[in-house]
Amino acid sequence: MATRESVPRSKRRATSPKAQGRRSELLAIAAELFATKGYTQTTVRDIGDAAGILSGSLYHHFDSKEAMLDEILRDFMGSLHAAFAEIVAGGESPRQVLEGLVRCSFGTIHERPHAVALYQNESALLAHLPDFTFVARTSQDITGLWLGVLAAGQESGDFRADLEPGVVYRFIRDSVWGAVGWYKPDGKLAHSTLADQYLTMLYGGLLRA
Amino acid sequence: MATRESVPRSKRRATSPKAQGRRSELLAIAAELFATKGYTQTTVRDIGDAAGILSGSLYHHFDSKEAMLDEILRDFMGSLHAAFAEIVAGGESPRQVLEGLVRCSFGTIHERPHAVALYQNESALLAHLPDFTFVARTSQDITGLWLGVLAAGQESGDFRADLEPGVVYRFIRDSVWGAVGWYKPDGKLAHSTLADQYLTMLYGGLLRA
Amino acid sequence: MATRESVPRSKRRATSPKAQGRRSELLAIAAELFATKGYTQTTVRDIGDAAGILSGSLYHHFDSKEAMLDEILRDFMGSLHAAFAEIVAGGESPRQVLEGLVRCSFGTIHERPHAVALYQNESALLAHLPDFTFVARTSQDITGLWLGVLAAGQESGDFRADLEPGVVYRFIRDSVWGAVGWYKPDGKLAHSTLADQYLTMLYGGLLRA
Amino acid sequence: MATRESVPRSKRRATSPKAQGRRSELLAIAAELFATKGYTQTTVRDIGDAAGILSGSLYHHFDSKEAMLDEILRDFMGSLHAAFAEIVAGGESPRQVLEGLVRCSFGTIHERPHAVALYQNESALLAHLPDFTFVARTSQDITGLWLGVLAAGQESGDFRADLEPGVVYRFIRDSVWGAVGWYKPDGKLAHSTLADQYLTMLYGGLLRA
DNA sequence: AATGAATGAGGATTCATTCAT
DNA sequence: CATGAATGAATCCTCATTCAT
Repeated sequence: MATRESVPRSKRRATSPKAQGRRSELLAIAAELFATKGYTQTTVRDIGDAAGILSGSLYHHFDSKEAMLDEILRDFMGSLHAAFAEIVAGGESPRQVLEGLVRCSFGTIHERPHAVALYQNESALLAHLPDFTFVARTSQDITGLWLGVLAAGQESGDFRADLEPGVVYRFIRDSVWGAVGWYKPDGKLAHSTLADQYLTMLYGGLLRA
Repeated sequence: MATRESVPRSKRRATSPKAQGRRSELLAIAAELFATKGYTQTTVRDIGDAAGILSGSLYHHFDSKEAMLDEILRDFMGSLHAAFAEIVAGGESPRQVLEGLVRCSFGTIHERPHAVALYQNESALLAHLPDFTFVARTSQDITGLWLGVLAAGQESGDFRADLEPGVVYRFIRDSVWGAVGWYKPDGKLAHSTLADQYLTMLYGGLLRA
Repeated sequence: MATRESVPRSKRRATSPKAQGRRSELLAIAAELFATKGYTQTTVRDIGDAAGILSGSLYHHFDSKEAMLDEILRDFMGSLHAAFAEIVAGGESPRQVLEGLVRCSFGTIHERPHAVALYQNESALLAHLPDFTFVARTSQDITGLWLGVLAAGQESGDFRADLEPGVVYRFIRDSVWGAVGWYKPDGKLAHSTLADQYLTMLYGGLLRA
Repeated sequence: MATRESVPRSKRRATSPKAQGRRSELLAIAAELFATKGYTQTTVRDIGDAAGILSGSLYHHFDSKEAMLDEILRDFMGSLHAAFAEIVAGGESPRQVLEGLVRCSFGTIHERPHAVALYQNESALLAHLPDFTFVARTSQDITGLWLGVLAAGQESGDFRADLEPGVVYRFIRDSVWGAVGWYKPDGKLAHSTLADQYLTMLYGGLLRA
């Protein structure tokens, strides 16, 4: 069930002190392009151009274009799962934990919009690439965390019991992550304010009491 | 003397009586592939193979791969907007209209899952293709319809007034359309039942009263 | 040495009374397109469009696109050679015969500009197509006719003797046929007037006497 | 931070020191094939084969097959116009200038036969390609130079006045450039000797004085 | 005589990747 | 570390041609 299987040694390069910095820069550039234009629509030349080097030089840092995507997603899925797990482990009430998860999600959208968009938009691709099953696996782990909270909330009487947790989870997940498609990190609508509004709707519904 | 004026190539597709059937078949095949594998990941050969003809033969029916996507999306966006507009024009209460829009959305997911998925997943691509501005345009028209209903509901007192309609719309839209990613048309969860649950959450919220 | 070898029977269709008219129309259309856009750049669809039928229907009249070119050129080369031969056989003085040949050339440019242009412009193509050696052969026959006249003129003392007939022939041929590239059949410069000017230059030169 | 502005693709071809040599080689190969087989009949694979590389590798040097033609013709038209302009600017008598232009033309046929043939034979194609209007434009500039000399010669009394300069120019141009179709650079007929004969005919005419 | 769907071969172009320098 | 020339496979598309209707 674990998500952190280690990467085959041949795939990860020797991490010289400053080389890591360059790697991160390149991955950030790639992530932005992947998110903006789509992974397939982004050429290694696009990445090279944006980084100021020739496309062939990328292969000094990464084994392949796919390896870049792998690293981006592996890092993202790992931290996301870790962050969620920490919140769940906090031992607060289901209602407070759920609020924490939602706020954490919006925080992630704010801080790492490209990785989120990648995770959201490239599902068709990821499902076809054999090396990316870890994404689905971590996804399921995360789903497990959320379902646990929802079940606990129904048990404790906090959440209404006439809804299927699976449906509720997907409802929340899709609405929250969907915000990555339109949320502007530097707009006037702060991500915490957005979280407030979403939690209000989520908890109280749309109708006037 | 023969008629010599040359017909513009793009207009040549005279809708002959029976040819339409074949076109529709091919478009359905293409839509499924586009939705499943992604537009860029789908080759014209994939489409030809699935249709039992050679890839080159597709060009007897369509000008290009892009033209197929265009036709699929144009048709979809058109009917969707029309269906929504009809519901809005029904003159019912905001609450009833909103319910109608949500149920219509789930019905569309059920009946035309591939087109919905396309519309959902290929946003990065569509934003970069100059010939597909109509998608964004129709999208805005649809947004206008929903915002109108939400505003009317706030005015009438049906909907709570402490939420921004723009945020509410996106919340609903993303949660509802997101279902295309996991809803199984032939599963045990009927789309109308799904709509019920979503409306319950949407209207009443997650917390026990 | 003869030029009129008969066409293989399988290649020429049964000549029903009116079918010939249609054939001629189609060939005229094809010739114009071949001359204007170039043979390779002209698609059978272009021809079909211009004729008001589908490209496939052309194959009811001709075996292939190449067969159309063959028929156009064979007819043209044949009549041209015949016309030149008749002038040469007229028994007039070399100077009069040469004048006749030049006038006949301009008349041909006027009346059959497309075939002339084809003959002029598609030399690179014709040299590579094995079925079109007849063009080069007839061309040589025609060259023979002109060289004969030039030699006779030098012998008779009409033409200056310090020029190689081969060079003179090419000089005349290129300048005269080259006119097909800019002569306008319906312009104010009549082809006979043009012939006058060319003959003046040809015979008297550019310098003031 | 890397430089992120992307360089326009068409401008990427930085003229690196040694890369120019390879480009020129490839262009020379392409020009010969274009001239011999025709532009359309020449495939990029033909060019690649002749150059000893794969066809796809050509795109490392040039944007497209058309770009190769563009570069060949642009360079040719430019030098031709420059050479003619320099002769005209020399300030000699019209008769001497005209002789210079003719000799320069034969020199060009001798040294750059492929480019000349291209310019001569692909008129139908060039007229249809929107990016090649510069050929027609430079052509007109060149025509202007010749017409100026012819007019000056008529004014000075060197050239006979009963001929239209426009017709005279086309007569000379077509006869001279036409030689590219049969002149053999390594044959026994030197290009300067050929120029002699042409000038003799041009100035003195065919008839014995 | 003509249609329209389909073939099959080929053509230009793209692009991830390699490697000698 | 980076360059730049080259690879080789794949992609979209074109087009002459065929044939059942």
